[in-house]
Amino acid sequence: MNTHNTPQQKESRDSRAVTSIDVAKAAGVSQSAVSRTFTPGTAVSETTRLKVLEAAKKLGYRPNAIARTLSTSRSRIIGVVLSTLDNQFYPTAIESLSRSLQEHGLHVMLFMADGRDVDSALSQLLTYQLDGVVVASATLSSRIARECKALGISVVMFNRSAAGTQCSSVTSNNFEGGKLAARYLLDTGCKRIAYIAGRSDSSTNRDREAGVTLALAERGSQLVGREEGNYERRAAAAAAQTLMAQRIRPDAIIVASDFMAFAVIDYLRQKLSITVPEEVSIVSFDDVPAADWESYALTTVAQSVAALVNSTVSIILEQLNDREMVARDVIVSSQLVVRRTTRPLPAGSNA
Amino acid sequence: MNTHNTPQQKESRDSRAVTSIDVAKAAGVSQSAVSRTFTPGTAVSETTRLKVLEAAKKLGYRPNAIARTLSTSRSRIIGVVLSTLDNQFYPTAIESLSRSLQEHGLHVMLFMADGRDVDSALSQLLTYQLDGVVVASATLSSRIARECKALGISVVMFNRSAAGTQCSSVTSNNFEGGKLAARYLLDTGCKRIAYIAGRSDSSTNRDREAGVTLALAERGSQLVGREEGNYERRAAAAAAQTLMAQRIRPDAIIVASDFMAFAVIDYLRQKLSITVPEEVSIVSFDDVPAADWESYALTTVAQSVAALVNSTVSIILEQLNDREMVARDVIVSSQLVVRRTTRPLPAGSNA
DNA sequence: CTACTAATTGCATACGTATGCTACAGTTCT
DNA sequence: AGAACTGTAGCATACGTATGCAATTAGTAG
Repeated sequence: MNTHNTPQQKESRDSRAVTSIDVAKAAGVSQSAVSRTFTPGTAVSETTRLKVLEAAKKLGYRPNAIARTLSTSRSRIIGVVLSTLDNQFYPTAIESLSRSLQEHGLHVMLFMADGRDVDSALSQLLTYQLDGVVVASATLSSRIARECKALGISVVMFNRSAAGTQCSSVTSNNFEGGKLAARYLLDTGCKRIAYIAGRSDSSTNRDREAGVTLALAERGSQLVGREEGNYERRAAAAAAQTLMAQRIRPDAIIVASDFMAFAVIDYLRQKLSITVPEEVSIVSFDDVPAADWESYALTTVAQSVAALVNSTVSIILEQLNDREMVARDVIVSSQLVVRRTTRPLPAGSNA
Repeated sequence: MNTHNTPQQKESRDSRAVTSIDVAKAAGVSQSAVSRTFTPGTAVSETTRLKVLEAAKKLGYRPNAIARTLSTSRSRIIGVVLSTLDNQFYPTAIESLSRSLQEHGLHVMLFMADGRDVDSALSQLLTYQLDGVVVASATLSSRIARECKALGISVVMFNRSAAGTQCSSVTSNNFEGGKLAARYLLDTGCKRIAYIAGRSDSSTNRDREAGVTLALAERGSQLVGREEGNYERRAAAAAAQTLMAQRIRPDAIIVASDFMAFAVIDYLRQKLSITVPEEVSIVSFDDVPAADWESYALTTVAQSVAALVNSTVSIILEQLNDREMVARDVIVSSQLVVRRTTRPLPAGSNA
């Protein structure tokens, strides 16, 4: 430690950081005055404020966020727990979330929770005095929720439901989204619809699948096939292969994420020379940027990243002001974006 | 502040965090002993250590990283400055970087530096007592470098050169990469090669372009066209349009990033019905995951994310142990990955 | 069993900021 | 003019941990 500093060090090349005390000295006021100048909503006279600001500028002072955290117990740091950034949905969301939080003076700290070091990741997470945690990873959700709750850290489940936890959650209306997808395929004349699932332990997948199933049932139909895609490219391609080898060959596949849909389309077109949408229609979920790339032009149930992020930030800000705020579940509406992996609606149809 | 806490609060529902003092009390040792138990490389007897660990476990104690930072002046936080995550190269890198740092007990804090709030972002960045900054954003590089340097924060420029700054940098050998791309096109019989550039203020683009130009010159050739793609999809498509409308129509285009190449290919194939690679060959840079997707199967000059990240982490760790370490520039070798946006080499060729 | 060395431990303080409380100066009102 | 306020400033302390130093204990050798 710096106990018993040699006085010389003060003047050495190693420019010690400027502290509020230095500024106070330079401005001829107390350290409290400096602190108050940089703390919105506190009482300082205009005179003092100006003296302080001038001295601060001259010395190049910047408040020390860490010290502030120790004193206030608010770090202004939000932990974001992720498992992978493969699926572009997540980078897009992170970018937006980070930007939005930044505007409120909050910052994102990343925790990758995929590998086997989950325990250490979690324990490291709890070490920083986070003001909130956004969980966007499949694994660990419930455990993180529990431990954070115990420490009074507010948790928002992002793009997954918070069933069984005491946490807030922000999701799209995946159930309705599933219905939209299925109905649109039926409307365009598809008769044999199959489903490629994401991880079956993900609430998002469950809801999407449930919506699909229900909409089909409503029209007296049902899935002609279902395979696990696990939100992975390889598994999705394998699922497509299996489905197309079935006795009853699907004429449409609903895929639980765009990311998997790209793999499915690649597989159908390049390996099986099957045309999309003529022979097989594809609808998926998310509407990631690449869904709009001309090579895919994916018909997909869009999640509004902006809406999801806005809700997430709102919850975080509220929790920041009211630690005891009750958990909230926000459901953002989904919307079908029709592109070119589905056949056109029959003329005169207005479903 | 918590000065003059009411004693009751101690027992209230609001479970105060467990501190090293609580643990010390429970274990019947001093707070120092607790601290030392959790600080590797300090002297504690096995007896004490066990007593402390037991008490800590019982109370659910976790060291407070913030307090530790205040005391040691090391936050174990690495700032990462980004402008956008559109180009998948960056999410891939961030994921890998974050994982790798995490294994060393370091954590990534994100700073988006694209918008107009650049000043506030930078000033917020300097507020946390970062142990290092990784700059992966085009804008601001030099300014960040300067200010961090002044505060003694070590900076690594990621995927960009550090010319003119006193910072370390980690880049691929873009110059050689450019040569590889150009030579391969020449070897496969392309005669009219054009270039779509990234932001012209990016060192990466400059080096790639320089390599291309030089390799062409070496074979007595030169670019038949050059347009700005600005690392953006739209601009890249526009560039492709312009190039293909030229009097001398290119039979190959080198694109400064995969991300732009996807847009170029989409444009050529879907809008102009030009076949790739038959009519126009495409080579780009990065080898992002999507380059391997069958719809594109991009021939590209790969950047080894693993190597870039390893070097970055090494530098950071070194700086952590030796604040005065001299800046270092690491250049990772590039490698051409041949897929299907280029024509085959002529039989018998072994270039 | 004593003298001396090595290994631990605890004390006290520092890290930089925020804030409750008291003191004081300046206003306004009767 | 005196009283009752209002608004600021400064003092002192707390946040939770790390560590230099002195004191104590254990360990070794003679």
